[in-house]
Amino acid sequence: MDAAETQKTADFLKALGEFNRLSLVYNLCRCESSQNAMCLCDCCSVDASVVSRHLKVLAERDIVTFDKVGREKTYRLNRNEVATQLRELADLIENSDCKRGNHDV
Amino acid sequence: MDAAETQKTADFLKALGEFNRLSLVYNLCRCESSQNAMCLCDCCSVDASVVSRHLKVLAERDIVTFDKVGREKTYRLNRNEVATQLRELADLIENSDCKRGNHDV
DNA sequence: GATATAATTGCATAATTGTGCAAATATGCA
DNA sequence: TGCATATTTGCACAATTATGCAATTATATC
Repeated sequence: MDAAETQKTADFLKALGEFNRLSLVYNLCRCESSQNAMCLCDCCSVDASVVSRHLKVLAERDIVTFDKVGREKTYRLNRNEVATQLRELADLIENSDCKRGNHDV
Repeated sequence: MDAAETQKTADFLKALGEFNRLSLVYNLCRCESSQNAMCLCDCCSVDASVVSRHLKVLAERDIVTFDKVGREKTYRLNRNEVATQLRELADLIENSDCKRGNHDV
């Protein structure tokens, strides 16, 4: 496992692994259409600037994407990409190379 | 989504989302048999006490389990449980309740 | 242009977290 | 009992991170 890749996966998981950020993700999860940041503020009781920063972190890890519409930014969850990344990790953990080899199980 | 459950999921992801801890997980991933902590030290260039603490965090989140054999603790990855948790999250993100409803996709 | 709203940024700060070292604990073995 | 090894814990410290507030930027509308 390459160190850079390990770091990248760790960063992805860390981005999801914070309460308010995960709340934002769940919130976007429930919405079919894009949501602007101010609307997303309602789901966590923190300052708008905090939400802005959390969304930036999520966007940096490609967990969310946004469109700029006028003065608003509307965010949407990258459902497939996030789900795929999580499943790839699950597969790696469940069926690692060593396990496929014939060891003593 | 319940706040306590959100926190629990965030804690799980946070436990995995740190470079040295994820390295430990990958290391255990490659090994079919249990590994003692000292052996695991080799995979990350940090003090044994640090590895001990990281393994404790992973154990608290049920990511790893250990057996005490003499003065050694041997750790193994909870492959199925971790993979299942990751897949459940992936499913939630990909197919949330709202999406199943008939919105304007 | 003036004003209002959306979002970001700078700054300070509190809280958390990762780390190493030394000491302590636990266990095995001579 | 004495010594060696495995692991944990106390402590201090550095680094990171989350946060709020105030100021700034960007854009829409009057």
